[in-house]
Amino acid sequence: MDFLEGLNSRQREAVTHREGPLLILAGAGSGKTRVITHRIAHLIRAQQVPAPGILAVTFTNKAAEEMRHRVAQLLGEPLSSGGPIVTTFHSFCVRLLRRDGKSLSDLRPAFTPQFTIYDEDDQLALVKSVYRQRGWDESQVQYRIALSRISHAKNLKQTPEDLEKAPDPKTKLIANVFRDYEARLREANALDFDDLLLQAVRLLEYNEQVREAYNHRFRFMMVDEYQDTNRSQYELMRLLTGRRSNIVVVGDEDQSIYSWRGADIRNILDFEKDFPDAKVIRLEQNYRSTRTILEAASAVVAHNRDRKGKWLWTEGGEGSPAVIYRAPDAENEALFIAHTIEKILRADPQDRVAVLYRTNAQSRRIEEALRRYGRKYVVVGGFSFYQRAEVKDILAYLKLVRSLDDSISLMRIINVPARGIGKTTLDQIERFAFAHHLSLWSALERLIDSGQLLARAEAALRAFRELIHRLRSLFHDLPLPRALRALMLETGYKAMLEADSTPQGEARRENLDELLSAAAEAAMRGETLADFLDHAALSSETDALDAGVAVSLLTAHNAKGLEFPIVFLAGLEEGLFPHSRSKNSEAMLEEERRLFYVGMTRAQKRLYMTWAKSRRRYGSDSDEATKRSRFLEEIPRELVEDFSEAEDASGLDLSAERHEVREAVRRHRYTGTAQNSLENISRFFEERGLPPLKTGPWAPGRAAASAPSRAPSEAAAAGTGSFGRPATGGGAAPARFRSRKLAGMRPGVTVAHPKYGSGLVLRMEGTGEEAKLTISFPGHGLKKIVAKYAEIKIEE
DNA sequence: AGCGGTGTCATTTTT
DNA sequence: TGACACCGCT
Repeated sequence: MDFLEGLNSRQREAVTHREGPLLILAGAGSGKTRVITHRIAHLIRAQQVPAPGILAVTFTNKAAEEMRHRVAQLLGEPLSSGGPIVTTFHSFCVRLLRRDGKSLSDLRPAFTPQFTIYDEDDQLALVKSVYRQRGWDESQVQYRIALSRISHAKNLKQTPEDLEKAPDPKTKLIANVFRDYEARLREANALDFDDLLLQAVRLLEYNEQVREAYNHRFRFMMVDEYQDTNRSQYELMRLLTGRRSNIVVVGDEDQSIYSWRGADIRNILDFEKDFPDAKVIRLEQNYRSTRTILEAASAVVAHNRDRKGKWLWTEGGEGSPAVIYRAPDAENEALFIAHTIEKILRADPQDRVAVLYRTNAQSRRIEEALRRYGRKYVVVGGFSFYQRAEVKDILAYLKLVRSLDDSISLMRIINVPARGIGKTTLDQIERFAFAHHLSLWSALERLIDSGQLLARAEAALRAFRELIHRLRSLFHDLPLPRALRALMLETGYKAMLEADSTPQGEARRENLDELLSAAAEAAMRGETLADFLDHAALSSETDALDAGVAVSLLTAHNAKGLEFPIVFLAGLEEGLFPHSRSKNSEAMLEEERRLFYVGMTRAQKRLYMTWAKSRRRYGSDSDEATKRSRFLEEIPRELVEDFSEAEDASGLDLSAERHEVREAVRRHRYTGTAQNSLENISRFFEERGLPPLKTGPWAPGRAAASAPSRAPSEAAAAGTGSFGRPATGGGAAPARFRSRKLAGMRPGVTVAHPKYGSGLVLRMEGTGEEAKLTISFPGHGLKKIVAKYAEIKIEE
């Protein structure tokens, strides 16, 4: 296969570039991913570079997965363990630290490669605990402020002592929190997200042997979305490439939108200073948008001063003017969007639409409007599966089982479900732990035998201690999924949820089923408990766009890297977009403008931009007058069609519309779904275990993964087996298995299915032939199957 | 120990 | 609107 075919001359130049540093300034829609993937394939096939010597790093799992998939396609074979490494910064660092991090204990006493990962919830809980320890409350410094300052400091490699030197008193206070926070992380042998990068950097700096080994191995490195790298990522990159500097970075300074998270736009702006012999290639031909959209977006971003400057061009057509719509209020704005989408999709049901907004809170009104029209939509982003309370609770048990000193996890579940260990007792344990610099677990053990506790509290704590010991032996003796199932029973967690008959309770039980399913799949691929927890910590699940649903709702941030034929940008008002928080500095305003630019350039054919003359903020009772976003003024007049409700070009009379809309509500039921995560979980394990390829046994799994995601109960209600496909894969079941009664069928047994292979029974509703089984098949997800119709048999 | 009432405060969030 | 901290009652 010729990997240069179909590429323009600049893309070819980038793909065939061999040694030395290269900066690819890749404008929106200029074929960036194409260049990276073709380059990887070209290095391997045409230049005979050993595949494992190639490292490509991205920011998101989604991007990494996409790249792996495309490289595999180009190579015509799955990426095996001997293939190029395509991964995220954080995953890479976790693997590095787990495999080669032992010597970090020289720098960080008590560190072991079995460290726990603390996510944002855990970090917040830790900061709260530090406040309690100091007897502080939020009145001086808010938790979130402290956390973000700590994170920022870590990204800049600053220590608490560095912050201490700052002149302002607030920073001094934060320095104290920072110091305690760090001490407590060490005590728990835990690393937060920033640490994953930072400690990897420190290890590579400190341990020459490890560094040399990695330098030796990775001869070619590529970094995607370079404009969003932070200091640690930059240093990591330099340490990994070593003197060789065979580094290719790809980015677009105009799409740098994560400075508030530590991304340093200087990294890309100064690349040529960092690497004086760097070659620069600009990809300015856009293959995505119409000329109108491109010119409008370019005109806006040209208002930024802090940029390298480029001008995108296209050979594509002029396209329609962008539409600006002024709504009287936010409700009307939402109805306009829904109505227009309806017209578009009626004309062409194959079209795809995205509605982008600045803040998540804006989605609610738009969702309501879409629901009124009975239009299916997907909200991308928001809560991930692994962030749900019930899932996090169970994971906290798991983390505690692995590491008793993980005090944050212990705190989370010690009284969930309620087992008589209340605030007073907890305070007592915590104070004891603070006083003696112990983890909560050690404090608890000592207190139990000290006789200082009330009899009732002591008994409760003893029972808890026993419980955790029992769980530990469970995980020692049983395979992961069984141990997990037993954990849910033993802890009483399952019983607690079963007592909850609300729809939420039902949903939570289903989430735990999904968790079991994920564990079953992990186990069948030989993953350990540690792998399972790493994945849970590192995945955000804003991934996988649902190809089956025509309308996606997402923040402008989440839209980066995506494209849609039709894009709506909503809420374009001063204070909202640009956001009021950004008004203080020019730099922040420029970032808002880049975000706006990112939004505009997502559109392929049509771009609609809407704003409301008045909008109610939060729950206040009255609408406030708004001002139209300055960004709209920055678009050349001749490229837009600007109208308001009064002169509505679409002929939309929204007051009359309301009647029709109410009718529609009656006809349609709720069709929206939040981004569900089961398929993402499957994908993850798929990608780690067997390769996602268009042929082979995984094809059905892929197909299922891209089908509309739906909650299992909903899928069942809709009459299909699960996730949009008939579960039994072919109607009437032969009688072959019918006689062999399903004796012994119960949750926990493994069954064989002719199509899906072996799977684990998670749930059984009803008895005998009529029983409905929820079975997890690795690679195929959860299936709901009626026992008598399916050709399943129990495996030994 | 655990519930419910009241007051306060609101970005974005790849991992 | 809704997430939360805090407080007082049982």
